[in-house]
Amino acid sequence: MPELPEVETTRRRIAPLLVGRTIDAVHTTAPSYFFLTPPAALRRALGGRRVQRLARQGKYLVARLDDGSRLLLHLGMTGQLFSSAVTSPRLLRASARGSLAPEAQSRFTPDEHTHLRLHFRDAGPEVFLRDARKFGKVQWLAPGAASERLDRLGVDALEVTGAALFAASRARSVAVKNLLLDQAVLAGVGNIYADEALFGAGVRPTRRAGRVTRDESERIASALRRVLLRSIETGGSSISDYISPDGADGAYQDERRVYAREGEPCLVCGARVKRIVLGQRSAHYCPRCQQ
DNA sequence: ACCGCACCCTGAGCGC
DNA sequence: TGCGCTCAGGGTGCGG
Repeated sequence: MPELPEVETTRRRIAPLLVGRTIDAVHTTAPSYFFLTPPAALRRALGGRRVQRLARQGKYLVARLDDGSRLLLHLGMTGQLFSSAVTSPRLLRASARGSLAPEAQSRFTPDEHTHLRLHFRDAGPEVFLRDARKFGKVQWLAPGAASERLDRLGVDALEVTGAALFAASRARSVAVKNLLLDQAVLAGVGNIYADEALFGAGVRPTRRAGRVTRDESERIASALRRVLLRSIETGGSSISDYISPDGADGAYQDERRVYAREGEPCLVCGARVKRIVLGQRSAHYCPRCQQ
């Protein structure tokens, strides 16, 4: 579940392996909805191109190529973007973890879930994009081409202000948490950080967005920035399938206050953290701190 | 315009 | 041991 901090961590760590290098061969899996640009076209477009820079917009990574075209990557739920030189037990199935000595967990061998393999002219480490559940996306944008996906994104969550949040929430009847998850409103927030930010702000996730006050909007915006920046500092949350490009685990999962802590005591007041389902997704909150 | 929901997918974890 | 079931959820697109 890579969200903004995990995508940003990925960007920072994979950038040195992409920027300045010239793509040589490109290997892909078979055409599927994972490829918004068909693999054959992707291979043609990327071959021989030099990566100029790697940016992030919301949860998208955007690689700028030397012909002015762009490569969009989205990690979805289980996307993993990493170097072929990395070693991490997270690249193994859970059933295989632990049974191998560390030295045996040497190299990751591309499997059927490794949808994109970038080989470079300098013959250094390759870059792999793996995504078991294929909720991620790959798209190539021709020079000057607009991207509906990027254009749809709201303000990057790191830039959000209370005033903007307040304005966006007026006349909205959805739960405030669902508003935070709406990428057209705020780009980059996912389930973990929405829950954590609402806890930090003391606002219950079920509150109708339109009833959130100006003051609460300020608190949510500042809690969001705090939580996201802190998570980036710690290298993101390493839970589920997330792996950073160099294999190092993040540590933010140890700082969670409510996410995936159902039934455990609130770290502030001791009340049991509640889990409910909101918009098909689980939401966690402290019933006492978030009235 | 807005909202709720189904859907895409596979692996982990559970009960039996 | 293994089977079948449920759950996880980012984003899109549909019907109401």
